[in-house]
Amino acid sequence: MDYANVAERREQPPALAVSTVIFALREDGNVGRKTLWLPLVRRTREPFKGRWALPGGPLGARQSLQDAAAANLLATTGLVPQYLEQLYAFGGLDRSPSRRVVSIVYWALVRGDGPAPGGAGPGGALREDPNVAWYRAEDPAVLADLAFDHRQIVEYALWRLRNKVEYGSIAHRLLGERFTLAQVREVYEAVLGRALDPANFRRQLRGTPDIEATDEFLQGGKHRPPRLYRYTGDTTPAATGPPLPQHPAQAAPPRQASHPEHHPALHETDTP
Amino acid sequence: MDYANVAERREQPPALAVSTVIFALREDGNVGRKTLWLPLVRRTREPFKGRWALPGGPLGARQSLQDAAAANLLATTGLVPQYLEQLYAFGGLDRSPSRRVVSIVYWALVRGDGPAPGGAGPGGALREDPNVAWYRAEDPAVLADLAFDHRQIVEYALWRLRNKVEYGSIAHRLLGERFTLAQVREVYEAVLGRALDPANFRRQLRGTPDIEATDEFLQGGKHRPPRLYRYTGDTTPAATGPPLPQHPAQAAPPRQASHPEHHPALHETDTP
DNA sequence: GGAATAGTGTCTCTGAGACATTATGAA
DNA sequence: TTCATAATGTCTCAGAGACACTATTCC
Repeated sequence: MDYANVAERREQPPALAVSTVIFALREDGNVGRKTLWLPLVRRTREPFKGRWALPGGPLGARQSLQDAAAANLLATTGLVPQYLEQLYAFGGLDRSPSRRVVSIVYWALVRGDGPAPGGAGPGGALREDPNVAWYRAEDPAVLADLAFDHRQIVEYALWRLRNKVEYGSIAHRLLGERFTLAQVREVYEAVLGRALDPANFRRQLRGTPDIEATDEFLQGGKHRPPRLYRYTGDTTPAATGPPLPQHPAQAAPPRQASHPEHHPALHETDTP
Repeated sequence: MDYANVAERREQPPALAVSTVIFALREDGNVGRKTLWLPLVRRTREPFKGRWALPGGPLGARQSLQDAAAANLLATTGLVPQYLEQLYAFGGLDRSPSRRVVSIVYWALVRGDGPAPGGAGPGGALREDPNVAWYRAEDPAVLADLAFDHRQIVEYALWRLRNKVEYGSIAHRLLGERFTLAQVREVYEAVLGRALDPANFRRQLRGTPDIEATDEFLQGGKHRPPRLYRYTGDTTPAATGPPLPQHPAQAAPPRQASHPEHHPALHETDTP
């Protein structure tokens, strides 16, 4: 045994936190198309004071993991998630320069094509917190300046979103109650980053039973008014347990494996 | 604010644990085919004393999450994982009747068509722990008797495995260095639970560049000796950490607005 | 009518599954 | 020779993509 580092043996256990990557769809002033945006929170303390970070906080003693994620989503944006799913548990030793923190991260989709270009952002007219701001989720400059390992976290969340939208009915959670097929296609194009054939896309969507045609049409356009559709499937805002539905997406790339050497003391299975 | 429950405010924070669902492939005496097995640990204390549970334990202060998973895998089976991936973080309030525990669960694949029918199991010749035993992973009776919420955890792990094997090259991690195509097919059939057409399966496998034919043949069979193949892809024993994103994406979609309600207390972003 | 988008029809290509056929070694 | 499995070939069908074509509205 190694008793060299006595201080190490006295360390407090890793802290537990819950953070959330929140995506909304929003008109991009520069590009003129819709892009993915996310709210960030400016840190007011060290470490990374002044930098932008994902909203998050400690896990309340009487809070489920998902409740904690929804809670800091509400606190940050004033919004309720249309979709909420656990992303990953990040537990690296050096995530924070101070105390070790294990973060269980969720990702969420919210509606809201809100106002406030430089300010509150989607749905944020009510809020005037200078320490909260919305940014383009795929802006490299934004990602590069994030605190902690939040850049990796956001990039992984984007990857998950893309793989989820590929086969799932996720798009309507970024849209309103009624939508045109072209709007759904725009969501897919925004997330996947490529143009889709309108005719084939329409055929696919009409094949899914959860998208139902209404007898309304979107007026006010310059040309022929498109029919409005609505989503008739499950609209529970959050996915509770582990996600059992649908198909797989992609395999996870490897990173490294560290294997201990001998099997020292026997397993102590005193915890679930 | 509600200061009613003073005891609640004194509660210690949730404990953090890491558990692992370990799968191996093994000949089933009754059925004559290979099936999935997993090692369980008998609890020696309350709660659930005497019941079987997943191997696990607290997270060491100087241990990454995957190290902790690999460590209790080694302690339980004496084996090193051929594959290791984070499964999910379980944090329900009532998982344990005593203190609240948040478990970060990994799932693993190990090789070993080991000995010891009722005993140590795959690769377990070295160990003689009466509190460790291997069981059929899909045996309802086994699942029904597990401690805590481990039944749900194993079922979710099985679901992940099935979805992973569908398109990934996972099978070779349950096999040895060289294998026949029929063996790979057996793995798929065991995991997916259905028979596969040998001809079509062969065609698909030969299409993947990571499976390479050797000039050896498996001798000793009763009939025509099948050719041996080997895996030439990535063999890092563990795939941990989130997958790294690949492509960028763009945005451009619909129009809609939803307005939020109120915004309670402000976020406290003091943790990653 | 012209422009632009909504919406339909049709062709091809590809991959999966069903299944017939040939090859080869052991008993 | 017979048997069982290895290995290959062929047919069909369904879904995805490419793309031509019609429909409807505003200007």
